[in-house]
Amino acid sequence: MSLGWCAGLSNDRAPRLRSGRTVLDPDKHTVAARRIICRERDFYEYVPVICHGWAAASATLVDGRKQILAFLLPGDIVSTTLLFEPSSHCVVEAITAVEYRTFQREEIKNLIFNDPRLIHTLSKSWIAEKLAADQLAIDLGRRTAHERIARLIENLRQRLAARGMMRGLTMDFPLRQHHIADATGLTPVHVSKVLSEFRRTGLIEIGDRSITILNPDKFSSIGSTR
Amino acid sequence: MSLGWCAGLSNDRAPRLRSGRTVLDPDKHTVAARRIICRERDFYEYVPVICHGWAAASATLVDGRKQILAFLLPGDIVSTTLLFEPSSHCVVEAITAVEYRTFQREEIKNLIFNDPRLIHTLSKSWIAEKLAADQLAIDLGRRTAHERIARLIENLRQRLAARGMMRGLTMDFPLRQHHIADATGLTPVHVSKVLSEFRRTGLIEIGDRSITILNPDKFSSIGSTR
DNA sequence: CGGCCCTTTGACGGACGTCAAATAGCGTGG
DNA sequence: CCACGCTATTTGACGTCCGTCAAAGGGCCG
Repeated sequence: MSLGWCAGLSNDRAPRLRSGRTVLDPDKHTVAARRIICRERDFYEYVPVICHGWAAASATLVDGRKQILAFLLPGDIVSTTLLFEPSSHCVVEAITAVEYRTFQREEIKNLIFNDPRLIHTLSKSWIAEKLAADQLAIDLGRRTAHERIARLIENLRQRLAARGMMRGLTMDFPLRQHHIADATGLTPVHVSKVLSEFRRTGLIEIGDRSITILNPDKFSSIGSTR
Repeated sequence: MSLGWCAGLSNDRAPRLRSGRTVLDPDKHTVAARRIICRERDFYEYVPVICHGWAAASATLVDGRKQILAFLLPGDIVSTTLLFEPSSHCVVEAITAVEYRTFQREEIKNLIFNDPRLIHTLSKSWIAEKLAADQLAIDLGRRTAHERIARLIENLRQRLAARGMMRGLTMDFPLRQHHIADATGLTPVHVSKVLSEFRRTGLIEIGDRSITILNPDKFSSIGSTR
């Protein structure tokens, strides 16, 4: 969930939670790629918000099957359930090196209780998260591998664009193919085959941790059966 | 989403929204099976809550592919986004005849603004809905047809049990196989095959709009890879 | 009786998974 | 500088789960 109600982004996108004149000044943390930012069953008194880097929220079955529920970009709350509960209910793992800040949950709660207008902004983020969850279900339940992968990339493109993080048609893309597989409910092998086809047909170009969308119209039309 | 914060259920489970002494007394409506309760792009000034019967919230792609996002039982809010927005963002359709009551959104808003403790109960329902959405994504992304169908039935069993709507191991089950298919991302034909197998192996018995779970342990173990 | 919807069953096909081998990149340490 | 071990990616052969198509039967209701 994007922290739309965090104005005052600085260079590193460090969020400030604002209500009138009150501003929370959170702690800053840094973790390396592949490190866990929060665990399923641990309890946290704070709410982490990504400032820099990419992360993934996922759930894993006992037999190892894994589903990524969301990719987290700068400005995103690591787990919105942490706003109201000490448990995140899912694992959040850094994909790149990640910088994040932590807000004390009690302070956030007080802010909301004292300024009911914040409920409105909160509900907006909430609705956005619900829509994303519904879209994920539709993708996983009813779309083909080609559609799922194209939509994932297109979706990330839009979110990066909204953050001013596109360079023309090229975007940073730190995801490994196994990340794409875990997000789309596919296997890494099949992801490789589909991406190869996208390249062969001139839709995208894959560079070193980056993707360029060569034919935006054709590419977005793959996933736009809605 | 279940309306945990609606105390005062009467015989027909008609909800009353309570905050201190304030009680909203909503309008009552009835629709026949297969009728639309709310549409994707229409605007509503009220929030419908199911009192009686089953409904389904779904999204449909332009080419007809359909995904059911949730089944709604008595006590459930038809669409929680309607609490804060005039749009439900998905279609809600009656499965059986459905009785529901409507609360004016403005009145609910006032209640919440005037009693910030309601935020807490609201956040609980919100977290429950988020967990359900995550589970759906895991099911659709990473589980087999057998697991998905078994989990769907088991999930409904638990929700009915929480409402005191089980008769021993037997439950009302008004869903058609195409409903199960749309909820699990499968085809009706395949659903039929899996259900036949469940019956052949003595796991369940299917009667006239009802299901009996003959072997609860074995049955729940099918879906309990978590 | 006839039409409609639902379910069942079988044959067949296709999308995606599994397995395996080869290659490349990359950091580490000698 | 090279050897190495690890991870990621690619590609092909093959297998399987689930979809598609089709036909038949049953229940319900006009």
